[in-house]
Amino acid sequence: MSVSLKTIAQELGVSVSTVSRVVNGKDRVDGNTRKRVEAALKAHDYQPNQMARTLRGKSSRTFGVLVSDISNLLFSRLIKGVEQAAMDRGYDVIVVNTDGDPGRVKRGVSLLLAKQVSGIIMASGGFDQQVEKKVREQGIPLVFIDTTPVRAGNFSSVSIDNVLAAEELTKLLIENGHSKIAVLAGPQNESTSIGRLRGFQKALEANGIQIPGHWIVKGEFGVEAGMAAAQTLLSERMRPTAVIAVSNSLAYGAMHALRRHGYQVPADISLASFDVIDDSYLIQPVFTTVNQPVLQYGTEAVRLCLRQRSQTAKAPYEQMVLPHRLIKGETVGPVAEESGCR
Amino acid sequence: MSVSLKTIAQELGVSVSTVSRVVNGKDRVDGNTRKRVEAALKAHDYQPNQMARTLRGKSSRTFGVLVSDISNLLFSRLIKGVEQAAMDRGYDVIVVNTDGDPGRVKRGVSLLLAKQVSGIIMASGGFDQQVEKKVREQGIPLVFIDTTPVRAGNFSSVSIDNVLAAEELTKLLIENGHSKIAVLAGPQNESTSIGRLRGFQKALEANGIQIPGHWIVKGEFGVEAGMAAAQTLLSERMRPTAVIAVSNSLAYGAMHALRRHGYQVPADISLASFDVIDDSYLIQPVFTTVNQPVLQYGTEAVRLCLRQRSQTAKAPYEQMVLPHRLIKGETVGPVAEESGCR
DNA sequence: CTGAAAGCGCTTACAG
DNA sequence: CTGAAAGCGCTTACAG
Repeated sequence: MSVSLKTIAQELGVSVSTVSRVVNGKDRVDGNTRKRVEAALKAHDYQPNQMARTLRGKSSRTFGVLVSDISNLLFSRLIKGVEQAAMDRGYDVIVVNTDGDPGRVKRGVSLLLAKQVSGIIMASGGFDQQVEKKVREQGIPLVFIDTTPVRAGNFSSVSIDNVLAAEELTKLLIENGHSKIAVLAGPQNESTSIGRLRGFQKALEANGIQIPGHWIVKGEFGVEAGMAAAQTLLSERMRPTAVIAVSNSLAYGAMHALRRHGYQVPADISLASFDVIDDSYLIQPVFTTVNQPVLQYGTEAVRLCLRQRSQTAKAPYEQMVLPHRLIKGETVGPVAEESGCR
Repeated sequence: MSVSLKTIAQELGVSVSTVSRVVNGKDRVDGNTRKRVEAALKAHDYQPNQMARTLRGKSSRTFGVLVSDISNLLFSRLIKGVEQAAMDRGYDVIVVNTDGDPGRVKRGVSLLLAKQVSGIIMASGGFDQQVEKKVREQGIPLVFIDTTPVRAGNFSSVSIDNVLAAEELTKLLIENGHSKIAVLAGPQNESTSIGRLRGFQKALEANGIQIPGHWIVKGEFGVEAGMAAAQTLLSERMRPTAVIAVSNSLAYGAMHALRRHGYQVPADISLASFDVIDDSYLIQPVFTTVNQPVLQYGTEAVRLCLRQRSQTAKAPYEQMVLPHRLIKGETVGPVAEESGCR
């Protein structure tokens, strides 16, 4: 298919080594020879065979990113952040979508290891012991962004301060007079949802607020779960006046359930959320939400991967915490008089 | 890092060839030997080195997909379709985001060629002569999905019948009494926007409708372009009563401009669109739009790549056309009395 | 400065 | 059925 060093070497009557040397530009080569080789290289549009190179032990200069859901704006933005950071340093990136399924995570990681990536950036659930072992064995840097599975061993990570963010969000509700607050807390095996729930609880405690245990609804992250949870909460005798959803899809689901039951947000009930991003700017009301600095995540994740790689001694795992942003939006308001509606 | 055939061969006192044979399972190996090797393979969790394999000329069993904008739901869904189809056949997929920029397309294609992918699936603009040449030289199958650049030579493609879809959408407007229809036609170097504009024009002709030339607004695909175009149209003395946007972002942009100017959709003006997908189901009103069968695109694209690869003679390029879906939505209504607003 | 040689991990005719 | 050998395309000590 493509021309090899050999072709060019033969054509010029020099050795493969010499051609290789000018390609790599490190070793010294006679000025004149270099000129001739360079010309031939260009004439053939020579591209080194990456397979061969990597086989010889060179870096593939590629990062792999795993995301749980490529069609969730949170993750697609995140990917863009990683891409940009990687590109700035001359690296490529391979994206793998996992649906948060451990089987697909495992397969995705195998793919990336097989492609000998320089680092793995993980923004997906479903990372289990088995996968961890594989990554460790290969000695490939891995950094978690956004969320880290609780059971994972020592790895670098980039995230926001989820506890603090949730505290702020909860305080916002409390300041608006709410004390009957429920939380759609998501799965309790991920740093994000765990931290967010903890922050929620801290804020309640700090304000001496007690809520019924079942107002803390643990479960999945998705839209369905959000709908179901909201539905259940609404069917109780005593209803919350505000709900916090720890993911964007939980928030969407909750919003639907609320609307279907005839509740106005925030007139009848307030809804605070995490990670809602609206590219169309057409969703109304605008969600009150905490946003993560996803573009910056990319930069830091790449940096951490690279550093880990260069370090010879014990891997310098680092938990990097970046500032979040609280978007006030329009879905949080003062407590309704006495929710009269249906 | 990882165990190699050699390690296992030495451990068992057999030759590398034998181990390789049982790994590949094609050649015949003595039953007993096979058992022992298999056990060792499993014990070490042996993974063949893909670099070495591919270097020896085997398929990488990987597809590459290029999309113009990974955070546009149209494309992220499309990626999911490809992933699923690929996985079903035991292939992996590498995703590359291009922003429709020729430089990034070129770089992305180089990456994929370097990784020796089994096929390239292209759902992005920015595919130029130079890139085409490279792909051709490598003899790697490439199929366009969604859109094809007009200047591209002979390649397979998967798409909807854009002309027909646009005709239907336009007819829907005409049936609603509209004859003053403008179109945000997008860039005129892509099969989608070209076909959609043509369909629009055919429908007008068929109904003896004439519109001012500047109501056909050519340009970019993005939100900004949509806003700008709508803005201009609204500032004229004679205003259209309906607008067709040939992309989702053009439609979003147009919707914003309309709202900002105080127009109600569809009460004051109708808006028909392409490729609007709303994951949150929270955008209101629900857009009237034509949708592509993106999941099916994946299946077909993979099939076409594979077929092209297996074919020995002239590449059997194939233009595959799949049925679209017209979603009636709520953004198209009867012509307003005489748009009294502002 | 330059070439011959070894070797990365694998596959696959070629001989036994 | 099995092993020794060649070779995919490259890089890199090792000698000159």
